[in-house]
Amino acid sequence: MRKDSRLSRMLHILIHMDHMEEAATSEHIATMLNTNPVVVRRTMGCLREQGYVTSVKGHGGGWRLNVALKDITLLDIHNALGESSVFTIGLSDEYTECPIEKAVNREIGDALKASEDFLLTRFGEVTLDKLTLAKA
Amino acid sequence: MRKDSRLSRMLHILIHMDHMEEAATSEHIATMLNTNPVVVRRTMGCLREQGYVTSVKGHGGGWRLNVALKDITLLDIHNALGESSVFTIGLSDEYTECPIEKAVNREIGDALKASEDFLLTRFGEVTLDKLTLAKA
DNA sequence: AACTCACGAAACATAATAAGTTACATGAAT
DNA sequence: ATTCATGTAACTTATTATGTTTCGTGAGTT
Ligand code: FES
Ligand code: FES
Repeated sequence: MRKDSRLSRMLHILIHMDHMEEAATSEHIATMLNTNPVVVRRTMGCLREQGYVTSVKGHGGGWRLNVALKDITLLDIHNALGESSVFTIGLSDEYTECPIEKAVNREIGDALKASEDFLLTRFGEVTLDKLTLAKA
Repeated sequence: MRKDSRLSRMLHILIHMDHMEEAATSEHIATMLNTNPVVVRRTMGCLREQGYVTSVKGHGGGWRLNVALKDITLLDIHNALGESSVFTIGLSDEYTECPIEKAVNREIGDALKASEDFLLTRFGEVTLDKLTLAKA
């Protein structure tokens, strides 16, 4: 399946924007990400809804970071991007009456839930400013 | 994205087969899973390659469990099904030269790796016979 | 030997979703 | 008025598990 690279892309852009004075246009951002301005607006729109960025139309317009990097975590951005599941693994018929199938699905479901909690907890522990200090 | 329910399906079938005397035909299994015999052959074929099941052609043929449930873990089956990534989350351009993008991708990649290890470790701790005892 | 059953495998169709693209409307600065 | 840049809708593409059709092959049955 195609991977969802929105989190990676948005983090990259947000940190980049922190270094900038002027607003970044969707066109500019799209070039950095090797993609299309519309894709940028669509994805950045999710972040705007949570107040992490603001957008301005017209001359000199574009996108601006609206919060300090130290005040946002990877989890914040992940959540802003929506509800989609983190796993490619799913369960078979959730409305089955078969007790074996139920037991299997419960075991897998519990494991996925625990693993997702683990991941999101970690995401929640990392603020974006930490990434600017990371060694290459 | 569509979820990969092969693990869930195969566990269900393997446990079911453990209760059976005769071989289970792909047709029979397909009915249980609300799917197609060809899908069953395709997926069960992965398990046969690892020796977990055997298949026999012709009259009275079909699939048989080849190991004890207590000797297989969820991880064994997961691994038998192939290499595909467990996450819907991916990274942006992995060959980027931008240090910020690298740092972002390293952070996300490390977190995904840790979460996957967590999940697979758990999968490895559960043998299939434990699922037959589970309470509904 | 002929028949039937069931797997093996190739080829093609479908569904779902992130991403990509095109087109047009709207608002802001010059 | 013109240009710039976002907002949005609609459509296309890419990808991958799943679904489907078809034919081949081997193993019992009669
Ligand atoms: S931070 Fe601007 S291109 Fe990576
Ligand atoms: S239908 Fe046979 S075990 Fe669920």
